[in-house]
Amino acid sequence: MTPPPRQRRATQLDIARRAGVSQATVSLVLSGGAAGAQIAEPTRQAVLEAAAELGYSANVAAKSLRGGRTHLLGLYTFEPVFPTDQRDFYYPFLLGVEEETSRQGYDLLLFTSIGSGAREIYTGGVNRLKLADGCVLLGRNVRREELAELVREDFPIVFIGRRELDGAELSYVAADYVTATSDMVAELARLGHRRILYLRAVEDTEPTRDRETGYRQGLAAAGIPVDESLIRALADPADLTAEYVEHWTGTAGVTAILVEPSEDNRLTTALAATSADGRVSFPADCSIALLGDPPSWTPELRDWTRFSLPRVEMARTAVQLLIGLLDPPHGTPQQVTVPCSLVPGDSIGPAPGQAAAPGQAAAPGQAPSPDQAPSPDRTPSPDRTPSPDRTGSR
Amino acid sequence: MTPPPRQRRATQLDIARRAGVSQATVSLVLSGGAAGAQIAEPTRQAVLEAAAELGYSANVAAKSLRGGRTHLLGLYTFEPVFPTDQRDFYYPFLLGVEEETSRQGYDLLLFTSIGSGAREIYTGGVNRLKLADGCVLLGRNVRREELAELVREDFPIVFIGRRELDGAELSYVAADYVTATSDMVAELARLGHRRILYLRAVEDTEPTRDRETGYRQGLAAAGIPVDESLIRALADPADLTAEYVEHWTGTAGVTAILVEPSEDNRLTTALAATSADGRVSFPADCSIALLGDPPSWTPELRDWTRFSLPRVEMARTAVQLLIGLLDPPHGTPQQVTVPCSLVPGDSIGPAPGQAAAPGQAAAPGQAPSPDQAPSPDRTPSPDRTPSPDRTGSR
DNA sequence: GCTACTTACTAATACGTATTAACAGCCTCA
DNA sequence: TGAGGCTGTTAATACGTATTAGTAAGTAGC
Repeated sequence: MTPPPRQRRATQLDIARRAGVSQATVSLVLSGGAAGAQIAEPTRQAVLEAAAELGYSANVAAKSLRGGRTHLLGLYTFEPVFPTDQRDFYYPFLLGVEEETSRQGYDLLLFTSIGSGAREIYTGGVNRLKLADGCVLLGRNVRREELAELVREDFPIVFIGRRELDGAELSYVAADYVTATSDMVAELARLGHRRILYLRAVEDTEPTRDRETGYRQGLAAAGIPVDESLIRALADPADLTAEYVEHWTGTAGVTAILVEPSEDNRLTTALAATSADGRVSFPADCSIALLGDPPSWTPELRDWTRFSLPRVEMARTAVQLLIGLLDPPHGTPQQVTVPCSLVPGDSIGPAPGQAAAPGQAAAPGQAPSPDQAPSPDRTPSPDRTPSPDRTGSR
Repeated sequence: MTPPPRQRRATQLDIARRAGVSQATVSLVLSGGAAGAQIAEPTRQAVLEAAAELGYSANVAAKSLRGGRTHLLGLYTFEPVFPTDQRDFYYPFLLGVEEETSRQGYDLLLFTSIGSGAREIYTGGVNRLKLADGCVLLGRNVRREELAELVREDFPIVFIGRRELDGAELSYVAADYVTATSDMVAELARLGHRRILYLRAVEDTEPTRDRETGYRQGLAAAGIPVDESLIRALADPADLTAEYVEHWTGTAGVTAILVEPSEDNRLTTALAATSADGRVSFPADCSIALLGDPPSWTPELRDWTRFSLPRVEMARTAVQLLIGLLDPPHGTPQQVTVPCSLVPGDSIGPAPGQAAAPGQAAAPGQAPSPDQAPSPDRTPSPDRTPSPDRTGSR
């Protein structure tokens, strides 16, 4: 019944022969936009019919080579996406990208870094990404040279997260770590905290720098001078032991800690352990807030005060940005910043020694000054809904 | 220092001009395997030098076009992959497919079903999947006509899960539900159970049929006649209430239940509720075992006795199978069956009124009959850890 | 009955690569 | 010295598509 199985894929030429027209006509019918309109209806039908019968589907490679659109969007992550201890970190991004990609009528091409640390985008002198019309990039350990090369090559890319490049401008959609951190500091200041320890990541990446900026801004806004000794790099979150906390609360008069979460679950594990052994209690002994989302692939044992990135929405926005970059042949780079949402949690409270014990605490005569409460008009929504009003921007 | 940014990518022709040779020579030097050996050393050096100076990187599209392969593998799921209540169900498959795809030097193309229920692979007479070299398919609510059409078209596909088609042979990698269920029955029989209730899914899919086959085989092996009234379809897992269990243990003398898990978390929720209200206690009042993995995206409240599919490994195997299908132009279909692993858990025990068999009460995991233990040599990792030893290869 | 214009199509080409066949120059051997 | 072989390079071609410049037939205008 069925004809002997074809070995070769049907091409436009095959269709052309069957429909008795030329290959060009087939191309015009199948993918001709404006010019395709001037094809007579019977011809068009004949072509479509032949295409259906042959099970035609366009060859991406040829399309791409010719300069046409492949209708593929890439997603490249600089780290392997799938290690289990980071799955919940990357998953929302994947989700958002996938959703928006499909909504826009594109298919998603998944490039995964092997994590070798070597050049992987340009492997063997080949730009793997090129099959896609454009690409969303993601990840912490960025290889800047490759990134710069992509930009230089004028290949449309959007980064999720703020990444600055020397001499090249990169499109990105980033979370507003500066404001979020600043707001967090303001909140702590409102609660009477004056000595706030900031534990930052060791690597000097943009997100870390932004948080530090926010920290300084927040202090400045609250009229608190910056004590540089309270800005510390924390190599391993596991070091955040009870002894560690006690050292700072005791010797240095620290009453609150801001800590940058790691992408694995080490930080929350360490915090859980620290508060579990009973020596330090949050927020009774010390307030603590996380400057971002813990990975939370393990059920949260408690509701840490923190702020949260609208990851799904960021990913969606990135795709929209990317699409925008495609249309006018390589539009200008765009940078979008989206606000984080503050998750109140239960790990911060008033600074100890507010009313009593004047001798112990560092700042004896501090003024709670509720009139100074910063930005009372834009109190972040209590729940984690990531500013739904900005969804349709574009 | 760096030359003004190029707009166009350097091609082999550019290199050829600069090195004073032909494009063919460049190709031979840069990517010629066997034939590349016959290039004189000075020429080779000149070419390499020119290539380096121009920052050459090959064009994937052109390469693919020439080679006839796109080096893309597709992954299509008949349900939307990303609804959160099924994420943990699909995630391991995605993980395995992605891993193996990348290891094989392919990139992964993600097709997502919108879940419209309509024909989605062949949209507008065009086969979306065809832009990949081959495709791994997945999902419960299969649209058989489309599947059959793919096979008829001779497009290389591999299904994860056993799917039988009328008049067409499909490659798949499936879990051995028959043996796993049979083994579970054997284990219960060993514990003295004689009346085992089997709660199957309503839809008559292959996995369900296989479990039923295993159930019958297990009973037969244990010399227990099949009581057809003990095979029941369970429409909604939420119906598995304490009353329900009591009815069967009371009236029908049932001492153990085998139940097919749903893909959402309804079953485990129902079980948790049933055992929480204290009227029924597993395994004291009744043994119960799950014929597969609960989705477990919510932390497991208890360790149900069950068997578990090696999902990551199945996915990897599927990709390997698919690659095999590509090489000799469309090899013959292959079916692979992989064993499930038994998770002892704590929800089965000796039948009531039974002088507990050799092993004490609830230690079924030790498999007293090691000769019957399924696949003792390749015991899959007990839980979600995806065989960490295989990570670093390549 | 000539041009001018529209309609519906096609020939030709370019995209960047890998490969095959061909070729020129040189050496070897009879 | 001429046939044959080896070496190093290149011309030519194919892969499948999108697009530009045409062309042939028909219609309209005068």
